[in-house]
Amino acid sequence: MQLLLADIALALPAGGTFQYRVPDSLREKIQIGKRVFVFVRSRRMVGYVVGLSPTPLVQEVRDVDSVIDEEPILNEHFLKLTRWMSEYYLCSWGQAIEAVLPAPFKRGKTFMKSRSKPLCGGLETIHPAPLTLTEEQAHAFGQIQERVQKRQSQVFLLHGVTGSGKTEIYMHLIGGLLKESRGSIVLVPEIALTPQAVERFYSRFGDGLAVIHSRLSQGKRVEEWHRIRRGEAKVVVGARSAVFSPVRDLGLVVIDEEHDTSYKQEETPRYETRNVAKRRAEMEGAVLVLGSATPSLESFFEAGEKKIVCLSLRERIEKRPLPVVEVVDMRRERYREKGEKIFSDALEKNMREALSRKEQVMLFLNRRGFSTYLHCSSCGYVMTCKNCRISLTYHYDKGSLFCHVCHYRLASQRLCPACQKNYLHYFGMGTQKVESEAVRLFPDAKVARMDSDSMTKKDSHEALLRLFKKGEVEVLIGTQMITKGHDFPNVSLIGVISADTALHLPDFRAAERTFDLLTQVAGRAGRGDIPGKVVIQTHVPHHYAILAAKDHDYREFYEKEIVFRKELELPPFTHLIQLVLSGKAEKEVVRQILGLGKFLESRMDGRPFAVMGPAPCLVSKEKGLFRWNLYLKGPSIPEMGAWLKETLREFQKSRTVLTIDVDPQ
DNA sequence: AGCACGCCGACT
DNA sequence: GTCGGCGTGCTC
Repeated sequence: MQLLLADIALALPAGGTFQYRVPDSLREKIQIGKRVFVFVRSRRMVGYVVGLSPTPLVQEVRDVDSVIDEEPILNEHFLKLTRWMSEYYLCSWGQAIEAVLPAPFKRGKTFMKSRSKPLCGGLETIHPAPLTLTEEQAHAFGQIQERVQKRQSQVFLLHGVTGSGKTEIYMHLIGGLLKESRGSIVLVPEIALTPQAVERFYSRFGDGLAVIHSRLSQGKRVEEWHRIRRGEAKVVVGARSAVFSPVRDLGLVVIDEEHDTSYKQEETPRYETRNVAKRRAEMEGAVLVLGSATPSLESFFEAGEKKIVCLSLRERIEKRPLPVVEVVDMRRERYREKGEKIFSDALEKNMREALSRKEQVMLFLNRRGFSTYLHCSSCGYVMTCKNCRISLTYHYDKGSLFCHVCHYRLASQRLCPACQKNYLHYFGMGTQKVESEAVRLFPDAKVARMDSDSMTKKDSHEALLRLFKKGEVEVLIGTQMITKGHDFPNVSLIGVISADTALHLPDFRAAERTFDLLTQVAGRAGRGDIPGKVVIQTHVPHHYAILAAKDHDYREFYEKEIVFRKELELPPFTHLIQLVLSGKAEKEVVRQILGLGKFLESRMDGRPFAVMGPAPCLVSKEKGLFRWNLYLKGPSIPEMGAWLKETLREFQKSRTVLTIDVDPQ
């Protein structure tokens, strides 16, 4: 018999595929897309069959140990998608494959004998009649529906303010697909995947729905994977990784809040969901809908270039007016006491008024803890983490100092560790300080705080939101956590304690982040019958990101921001690849990254790429490792990526680790 | 990733 | 003289 070899993708960090001989006993069973066990050196690993051939390309070929699957777990589409991911994001094919499968599959688990899920114990799921679409909604729906029915892949940007009824359009599209027995995937940011948000889909699609959330056990995850693949669940709602759900006859992928940063995976393969979804939709003849009130600059730019179709929803449902936004210049606020002022007179006054009307208030600050740094007024020392180059944050409830990067904990100090004097002072504010100040100013109000520190228990999150909804909490203080996925009709005032926290970061997306955040937060006010008001406190009241948010005007922001991106040749006009070099010895890291920058420049040979930096990373020391980075900039990723991969093979480094992030966030 | 090999400091 | 630390290199 002729020799048969299998090309096996392994989840090793580097290298292409590996060839293994298929013993005669496995000839019948082996098939592209199935998993196998193979020995790599001395250990047995799960491998993925991605090709079969009669020609050995290496001297020593070992035998495939065994074939795991009865049926392939990767079809042609997924093989193609993962290969593309490995090329685009510069990881191995095996790593890309493992990113698209539920975790137990990587360990060779089968679960193939899984049984059908009993259908909800005879209980009929209520399917409320779909709401009638407004003229605007119907128009958008019609445009998308046309492409869906023709199975013509197309990307749509559905640009509409919070409350403009995007979700109802998604539901109509999904409903239409279900009639033809076709499937859909709806992606939402992880923190927006709340029971309330999911409930709306459940009540409409019942057992045909699969929800993929982070708290799902691994067994459940596998079970859902099978349900979806067998076609029992045709509608999938989930966070980032749900883009890889094995939905049959996929007609629609929705990425709601497409600008959200949680759509970028921060581990290898560092993919951007939008990019992956677009590829998948293209391959499967599906439509991709990107929904957002504040689209990413990339998406809105592509819409302008007519690469994607932009559909705008200008009205809010029931014509609810957008909240009035007041920007408070904190530079003009007098410092009544020493230290930073937290509540401006305007915010305090608005809070008193709202509370006296028995309305509720939400206060937002994107920083946990009480004080964000401890400073010695005698010698100037600032308490920093011993593993990371960031200041320690004082947490009032725990009486300790914490590093928000590595979670290092240190007892609160009285004496300065540098000069031993009793001059340590607490500066900077986090949600805990806002809470204590709110309690001091409004002793009769029921105040609660919601951030990852106060929400350690499993359901405390939901419990607190229920209390808030019932009105048993009047002032809710929180981080990003409070900004998504909930409707609180009795909230009439939103206070942004500081709009500046993200604005001054050395990151070219700082303005975009700030605008998104403010718009998001402002969208929480006035969801009921009472008009909403938003108070934004800032030290830069004339910044365009803040003014545009005040006006609820995405275009105003976009027009300003896009000019700046063009001048500096930043995305969406170019594409970036970030290279981070880390190591224990700072000198070595600096020496090598400087060398790397020069090396890359010397190898360009007229290619339209450029090196930006090197510079220390935002957190220049993390978990004991010093970190420096540089950016490669160019007109398109595939060419630049291929060149980089090739060029790096000749770059010598020692005692350092290089990580590559394509299209970094 | 993980596991084996190799080259420099504290031990019987 | 060895034991073992980590740093480097390779896996069909």
